[in-house]
Amino acid sequence: MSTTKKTVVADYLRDALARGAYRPGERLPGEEELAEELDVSRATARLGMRILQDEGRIAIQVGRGAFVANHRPITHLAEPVAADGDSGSLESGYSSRLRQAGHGDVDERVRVSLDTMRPRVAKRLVNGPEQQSPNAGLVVIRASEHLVDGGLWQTQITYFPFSIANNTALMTPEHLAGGIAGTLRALGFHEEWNRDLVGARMPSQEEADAFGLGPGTPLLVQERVSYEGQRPLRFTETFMPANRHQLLYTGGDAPENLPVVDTDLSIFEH
Amino acid sequence: MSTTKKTVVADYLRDALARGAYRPGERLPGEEELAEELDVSRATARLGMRILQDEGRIAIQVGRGAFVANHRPITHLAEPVAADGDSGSLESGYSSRLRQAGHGDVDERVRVSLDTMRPRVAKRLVNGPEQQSPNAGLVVIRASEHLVDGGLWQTQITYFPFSIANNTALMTPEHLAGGIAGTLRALGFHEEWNRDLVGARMPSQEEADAFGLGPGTPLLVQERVSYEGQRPLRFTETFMPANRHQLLYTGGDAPENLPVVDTDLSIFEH
DNA sequence: CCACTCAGCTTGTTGGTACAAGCTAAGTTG
DNA sequence: CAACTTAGCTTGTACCAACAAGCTGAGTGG
Repeated sequence: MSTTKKTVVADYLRDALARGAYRPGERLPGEEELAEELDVSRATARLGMRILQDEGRIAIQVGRGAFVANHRPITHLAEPVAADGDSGSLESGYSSRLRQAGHGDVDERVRVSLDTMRPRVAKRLVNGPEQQSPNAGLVVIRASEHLVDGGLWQTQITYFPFSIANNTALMTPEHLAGGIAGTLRALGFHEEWNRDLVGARMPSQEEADAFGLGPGTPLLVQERVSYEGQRPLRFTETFMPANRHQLLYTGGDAPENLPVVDTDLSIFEH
Repeated sequence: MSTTKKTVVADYLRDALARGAYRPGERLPGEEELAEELDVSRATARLGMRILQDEGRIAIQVGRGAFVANHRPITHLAEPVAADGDSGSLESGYSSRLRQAGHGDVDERVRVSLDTMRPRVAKRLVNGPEQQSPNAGLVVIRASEHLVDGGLWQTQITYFPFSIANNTALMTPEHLAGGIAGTLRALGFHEEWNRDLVGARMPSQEEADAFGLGPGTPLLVQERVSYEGQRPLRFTETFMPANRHQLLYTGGDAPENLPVVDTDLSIFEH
């Protein structure tokens, strides 16, 4: 049997939330209050609340209390690189959708560095047998952090083979007009196709701190490698808190007069 | 400062893992042992281990101990519905890749039911203004559970408009030869294009129990709606433990002689 | 009236104790 | 030899107590 006291607490809260007893953003009863209400110790009430936190249903803040979690993920259009628009890997209409969702103050911080390929990068950027040029093992690393309302929103790290990015605008630590895709095109490279690997995992302590995440919020990870023919042009990894981001892929031949995407769709609906 | 004792424990373990002091699958020191080693109470050692568990780095089993987590996600080729193959939404080469990864004994359990649309299903299957046929609000629900080595591996729920699935093979609770895609084609429907929504969230208690997940393992969620022109044919939601699944999308015009996908790629590499 | 301090709330951390529950392997019994 | 029991390990639950740390708003002082 698993009807322990902490699960009683958890069920009590889950029920209350399902009934809509508290509105999104509203404060829930505290540990002490809950403990007295259900006749358990504070430690047990705490464990029960932790379950709800792990499920991502509530957000607990030190000194303030527990609040009903409010998941309103922004939907990213994950268009293929070959698309007409000047979209980066996730950029199309990005800030406009953010603003639409009630956010403002979108900022970007870019750092550029040069380093030797780590194995996992080489696995994605090196094509077949090792190329034997002197700089074959070098990559230009372009790390950008997107800040929204002053908080870290998503991070993106793009790796370019040295032979592609050396002495180009890709090495300037500033926002690129037209994005990475547009800059590559201007340099004469054609991103013809791409492969995206999408998964999720829990954030490390560092990542959780950087994004300001409590336990119970996974990280959505998108890896994109774009190619010209067989040649990899770049490898981009994007890290997004899963409670604020979801990806939209379109496959097959969509009709011309495609209805506007209902950005209200969310995997968090019940 | 956040160098609490429990984070000392967590850092100690994280370092040991990063150094490779323990091999994947190997047992770590227990709570008691760790507590004595680092001169903390068992409660504190426990909290420290919990952090590593939340990060998905270790898996703790009652009565046995803590073990180095072994994330070897299966990569699903998320092909568009229009692809030639007889793939379902995630099915192409599925069981062969599973077998390749050292698993066997793949099984499927199907349940079929008929119900009125809940709002979130209607949002995806109803196109524009409400259709006024008597059975407009009905959906055929086809829920399938994939079992691997006796354990629940992924679950899939597909919703068909009643007008499409009524009195067809789609209502039989058996494995469909050719998958859902093939069956729809045989019925004269053409899945021309699709939209996939991909996100992640923490599992509910029920889901965690069903999948056998401890805390620290998110759920990867894929929602796919396929269309013939403007008409939605089906809505499929797939739930996968994120430590065992990742999705691969290909965009743009890939060359003919596409090199075999390196199924070794994983977002969990460091 | 603005800025600051601080009391009093909240959650976080740490220690302790005791017992329950799950697992394994050694030993016992038929 | 096979099946069962059980001792001894592990993690899980539950309680208590005390103090730390973060937040808020009331009150004070300039």
